[in-house]
Amino acid sequence: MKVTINDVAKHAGVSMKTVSRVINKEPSVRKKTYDLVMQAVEELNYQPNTAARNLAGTSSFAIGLVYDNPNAYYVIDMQNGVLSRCKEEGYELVIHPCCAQDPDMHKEIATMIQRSRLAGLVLTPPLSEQQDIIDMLDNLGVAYVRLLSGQSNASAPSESKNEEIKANNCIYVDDYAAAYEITEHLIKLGHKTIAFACGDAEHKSTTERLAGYQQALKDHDLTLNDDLIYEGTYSFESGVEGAKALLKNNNAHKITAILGGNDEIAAGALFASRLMNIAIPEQLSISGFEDSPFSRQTWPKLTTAHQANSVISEHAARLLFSKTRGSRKQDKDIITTFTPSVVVRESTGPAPV
Amino acid sequence: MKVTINDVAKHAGVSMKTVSRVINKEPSVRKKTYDLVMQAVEELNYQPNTAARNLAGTSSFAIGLVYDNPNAYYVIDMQNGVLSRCKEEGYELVIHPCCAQDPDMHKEIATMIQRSRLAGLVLTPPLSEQQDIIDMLDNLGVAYVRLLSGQSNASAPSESKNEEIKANNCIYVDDYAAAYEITEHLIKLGHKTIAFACGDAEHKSTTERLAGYQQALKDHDLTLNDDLIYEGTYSFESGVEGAKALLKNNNAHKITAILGGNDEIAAGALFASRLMNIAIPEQLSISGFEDSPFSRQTWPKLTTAHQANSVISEHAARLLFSKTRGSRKQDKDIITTFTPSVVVRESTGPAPV
DNA sequence: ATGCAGTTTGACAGCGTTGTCATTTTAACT
DNA sequence: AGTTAAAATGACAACGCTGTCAAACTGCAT
Repeated sequence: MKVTINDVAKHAGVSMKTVSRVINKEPSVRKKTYDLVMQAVEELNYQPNTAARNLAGTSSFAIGLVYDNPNAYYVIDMQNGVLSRCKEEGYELVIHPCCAQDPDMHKEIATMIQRSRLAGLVLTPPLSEQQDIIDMLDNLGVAYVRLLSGQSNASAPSESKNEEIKANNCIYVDDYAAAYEITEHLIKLGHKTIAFACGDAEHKSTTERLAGYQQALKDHDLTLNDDLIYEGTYSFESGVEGAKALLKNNNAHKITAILGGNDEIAAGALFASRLMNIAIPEQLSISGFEDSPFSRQTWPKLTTAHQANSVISEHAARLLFSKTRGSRKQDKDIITTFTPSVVVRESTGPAPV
Repeated sequence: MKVTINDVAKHAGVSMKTVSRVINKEPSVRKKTYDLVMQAVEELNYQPNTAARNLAGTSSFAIGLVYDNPNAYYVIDMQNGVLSRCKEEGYELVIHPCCAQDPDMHKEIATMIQRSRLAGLVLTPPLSEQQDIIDMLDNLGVAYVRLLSGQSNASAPSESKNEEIKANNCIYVDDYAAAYEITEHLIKLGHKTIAFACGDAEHKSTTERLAGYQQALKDHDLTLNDDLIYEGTYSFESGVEGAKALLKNNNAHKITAILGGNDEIAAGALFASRLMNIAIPEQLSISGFEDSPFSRQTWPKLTTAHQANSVISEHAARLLFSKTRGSRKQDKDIITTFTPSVVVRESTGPAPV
């Protein structure tokens, strides 16, 4: 029932160490020996014991995914992307949802890392932006990859000493460019008064998206107006509130389009519009951000910026693996900057005359 | 930097084994010794090494969660429920999304179990209903808990020999009762022609919900009509198609309410109604099932049956832990049957006259 | 053949815990 | 105090693998 590396070794007539070499794809094993061992592995249906490998080896065969995000779609996509890479590499994934607010956060993460001897960590926003966590990870000497809002050529966001390492452990999502693009889409539809319903102020993505929106307006000679900006959170409820606030006494501004910080906000705005008897997109255009499945399940379907979260997280995992253990093969196909692209659906249309 | 059990032992002036006893909360350790050790643990900030514990111990400190479900909200809730229990028990969670269709499914799961020496498994529908997987787990002798649609007093669904064990490793969600209740809600609103948009036919929940719906109609002397049943899948798209199919040439039936197999289906039906210019709930009532966040983000908000997935999965984990390792304390608070309760929102109203 | 560098293999000692079983201490009785 | 069973503790060998380093091969130039 239980097959050990020793059994395989005997069966193949080699030493345990050689079997170990084969299953770890280490170099300097003769092809003939390799095949011999593999055959024995097959015949005995040998499964390497993860615990033993973790214990004996330098680092473990598990990585962690840390997140603090209420958005189920986002989290699932992140998990699946990382998971698919883990499967490929024969690693396990330890998921760790947590609360960014918690002051003991970095302790909790440290504990997890030490207990499980994690080989590395993938950090998603907003935790990837927290300096205390980054510092802690550097101190521990654990490999990690951060998912960040911005562009890779921007200055490395960490203040730490070993900068050359720092710059290479980030995956960027260019929210700025995407927001610019989606704002431009609205402008081209003739909209002149475009509101923006922000997500959480602490998130870098919020400032990036806002900046992209503002730059687009500027570039098209439209006036910026703080009254058109609603500061909320990345939630449906916030979208409802935001739209209500923005559209109340709309005579003054004549807002004809609302750009939601994400799909949930946009859906909330859609909901609020319904309550106020505003026709979408005839009277008001609304666009989301992220292209979660959610954006296809509203009525009308949301125009949004497609962000391939599972692909992004898969690349984050690739990048992480390229830094850990043997990092045998150099993975040169890693994309480090992603720019969401506009997906036009039914929630945006020409500005009303 | 790295603190072992040996360090703690020396620091506390006891043997390694005693420290081991303390951190495992084993009985027969004097209070005084316990405190002494705990203090040393605190002072040195000792973190037990999971890999070593897994290797040395009988079973590992990790359980698995296996699912094949496209619904992000559902999965996240399941994860969080199980995770919260794991945290409490000091276990790790290995998540394993998979494809129920895959014929090698049970092999894949077996591999995972052997590699990670999992202490147990939580199975969600539809995998919890697959006999080949159950058999495999029985053969392996791994503890597992199944999440099932039905009632606990129903006959144990497995055909295996050791029945006494079998009956005790299931958590039931009484979809039948919930569907009955929600149908009755519609009937009381005066609806006489109520359609049902089913989820995947293979899922037990589908047949259970359908049966509850039918029984409610029967008990209220309404005629059953197969034309009022749309067989689809648990997806938004299916809801759209279902509503379209049901409402096409509705003169014949005069459907005034649609019961969706889950919230996504209901949201799809809502979407389709929009397209057909049908006012909800004035002309048509629609209800969902599950009470995912989704049901609060449609317009109008969905009447649905609240199913506390994270609570359910937490109890599943409890039940699993009561079967594994020391199962020190008997957890008598485990609920094994959950009945979703109706939540009335805005998508249902009095039948039109 | 012979030597030499490079490649491939193997012996063996841990990795940090827990299980087993022996030993000591305690408490509860005569 | 003396006996005995029960409770608390400890010594030590696994657990299944990998890192280290030494040994044995290989091919190639002499």
